[in-house]
Amino acid sequence: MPQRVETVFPDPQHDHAPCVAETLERAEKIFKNNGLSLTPLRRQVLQEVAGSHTAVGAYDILERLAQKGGRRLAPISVYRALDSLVAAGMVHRLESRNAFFACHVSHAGDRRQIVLACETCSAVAEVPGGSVFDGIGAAAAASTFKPTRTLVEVIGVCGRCQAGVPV
Amino acid sequence: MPQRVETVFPDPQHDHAPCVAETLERAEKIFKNNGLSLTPLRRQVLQEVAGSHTAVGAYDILERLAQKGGRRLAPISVYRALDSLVAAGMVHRLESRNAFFACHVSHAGDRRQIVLACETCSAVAEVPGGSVFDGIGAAAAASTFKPTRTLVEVIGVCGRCQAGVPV
DNA sequence: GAGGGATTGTTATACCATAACAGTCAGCCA
DNA sequence: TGGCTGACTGTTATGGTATAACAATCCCTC
Repeated sequence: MPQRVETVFPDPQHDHAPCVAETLERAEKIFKNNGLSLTPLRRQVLQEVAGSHTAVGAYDILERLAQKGGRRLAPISVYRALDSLVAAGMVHRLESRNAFFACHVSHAGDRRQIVLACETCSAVAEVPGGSVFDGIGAAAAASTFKPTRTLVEVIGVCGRCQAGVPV
Repeated sequence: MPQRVETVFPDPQHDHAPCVAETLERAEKIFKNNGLSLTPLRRQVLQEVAGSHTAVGAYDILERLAQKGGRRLAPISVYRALDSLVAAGMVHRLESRNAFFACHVSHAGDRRQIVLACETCSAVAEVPGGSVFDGIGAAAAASTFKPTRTLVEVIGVCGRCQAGVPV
């Protein structure tokens, strides 16, 4: 059964607060389970990243936090927070754009997700890619190559933007 | 029939000169066919990129050309040359590393290649990924997503490095 | 109460990429 | 032939992304 399209690229008008709240909660647990903690800094960074369904640059986050918090962080502080969030699986990196996006779906550590990035509205979504990753694994194995990380990113236009919905 | 492993990740000891020569020849033709020309600058940049089976950064190329040629180019000159080479399909970009590698196999414009990048010896190889890309296309279509560019990069360890061959 | 790991701060630097404008050259063709 | 056009490179300046190195703090534990 295919996932509903609405859940893959959510309506820009939807109430996003619950998404963020749920994500923060999930993060809290994951950090705790790993013997780490979702510190105020990490929480703030995650809030900024999770604040939209788009990928944001590290310096964007820096800027937004400066707007809100008054104090201006050093870039490396943001990067360190991002590192921890990426390690926790709460944030992924969109390699083709040097940007970060929040993982809103709990795929329970399964990193075999296809990333879809809309070049019109900048929204990012993930869809399960088990069989695709199997195929990639087989191709790698045929070349005696042992994968440690596999990256599948699709740049294109989401359904909403194809339909001409104003951004 | 699987491609021979030797052609995917060539022996570091192999005679690389013919690889480069062949690549330059191919570039010459492609540029000509497109009404463009493989200028001295582009040729030099391509030589540097094709000089190994690894991915190199734009500023590495800059540095190497400065060592050889005496004169130091502006970064943008290198990027412009790279842009033209990427457009011609002679060079690909390794997004996960912000680096460039030469395309040593003539896959005749078929961009559906899986990129394998060894994190130990830095070698990069491409293997055909038709069915994998089909799967990705299907997954995208199921989410009403229209791809314009699809990226499959696998970071890992090549057979030679697994076997403990000294780099 | 000493040691160690996690966390953040501070400062400096390295690395990656492009904007904007000028100038040269070759080919085309009115 | 003279002017137009497109391809190509130069020059200068700037913007964007990421990390090294070292110090300080806090908390937990043994």
